[in-house]
Amino acid sequence: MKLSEAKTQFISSWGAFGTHWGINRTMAQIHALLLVSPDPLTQDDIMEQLNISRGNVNMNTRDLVSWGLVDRVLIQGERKEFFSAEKDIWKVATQIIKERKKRELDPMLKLLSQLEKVDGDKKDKHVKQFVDTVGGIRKFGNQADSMLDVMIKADESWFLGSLLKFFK
Amino acid sequence: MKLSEAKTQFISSWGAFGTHWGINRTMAQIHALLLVSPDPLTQDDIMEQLNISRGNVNMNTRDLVSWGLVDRVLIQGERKEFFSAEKDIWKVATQIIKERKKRELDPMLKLLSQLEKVDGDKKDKHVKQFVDTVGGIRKFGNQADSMLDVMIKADESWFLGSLLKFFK
DNA sequence: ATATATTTTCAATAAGTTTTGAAAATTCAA
DNA sequence: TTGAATTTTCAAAACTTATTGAAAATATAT
Repeated sequence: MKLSEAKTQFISSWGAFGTHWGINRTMAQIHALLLVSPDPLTQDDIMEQLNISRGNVNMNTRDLVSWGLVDRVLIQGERKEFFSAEKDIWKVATQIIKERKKRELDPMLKLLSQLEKVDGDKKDKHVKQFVDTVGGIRKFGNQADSMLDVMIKADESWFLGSLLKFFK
Repeated sequence: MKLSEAKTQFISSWGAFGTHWGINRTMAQIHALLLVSPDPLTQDDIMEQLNISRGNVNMNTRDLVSWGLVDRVLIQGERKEFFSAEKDIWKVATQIIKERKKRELDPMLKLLSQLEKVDGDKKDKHVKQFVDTVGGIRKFGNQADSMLDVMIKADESWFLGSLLKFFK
């Protein structure tokens, strides 16, 4: 398979993959393009390679920067801005985990602890089922939360090394 | 907070939460409703409690069943079908992991190994960056894959118990 | 200061997804 | 069988989200 073909396939599947993970197709495609580009690219490069409008590139690169996955870089002697993706996949993964934990998991856990305090007689099966379910989800969520914290702080070789030993 | 209010909030936030995870709002809401219902519910119960159409309930319960999160149950003496959700959150989580692994991660890893075999001179920086990136993602993905396999096979108390000890 | 290059914004539009509801199919009791 | 209850299907409508493109804002060189 030729490089250009492989690149196109990678970008398109990464885009489709992203949509299952709450990331929009274009944002994931731009990310994929930058991941396989050895040098930083400009808005125009991205527009051209992915056939999308300037506004679209602008909004999605902005989001990628806010997720901490892409950096704006200045190249000396050039007027235009360039974009470059973090290439270390471990860093990419921990960065995504960190952001999603902050944006989604933490607020959900906070809400669940509120809901657990519902009034009513625990002998009522409706109340009991509600409290049990919400409590169960919260406990599970808290454990996942602690585990993710360790992962975020850890360094790849330590984390995966230990984990693999552990699971052997 | 009254039970009815807490229930409404739980259902609505679980729905919103679901949309970040590639699950549609209504499917997540029906799941939430069934999770906090002590007894199985019919299509009509769900329609009424969530104010949604019969067709919508039908499609989404079908999906929940295909994800292995909800069972159709027959109640003796009743003509209608009833639906009931698995209440053990650990089982819910491993079931979701199992399905998503099968539907998303496994095909992606298969594709990545294909793409790594791209033709061309590794001294070309474009080829090199492509192979390095794709290879890095594949290796990371494979490790995640093994870890998830262990998790799916494990039992909750063993898994979380050992993990907590490990991370202490 | 002025002109030019570049980036950003955002209303309009397009594309994609979910929901409805009524008709068709199925199930089951009598 | 027949017919009432129930479930399923799916085309059309409603809703949601993503994209465009041109105008406005900003930055830079001369």
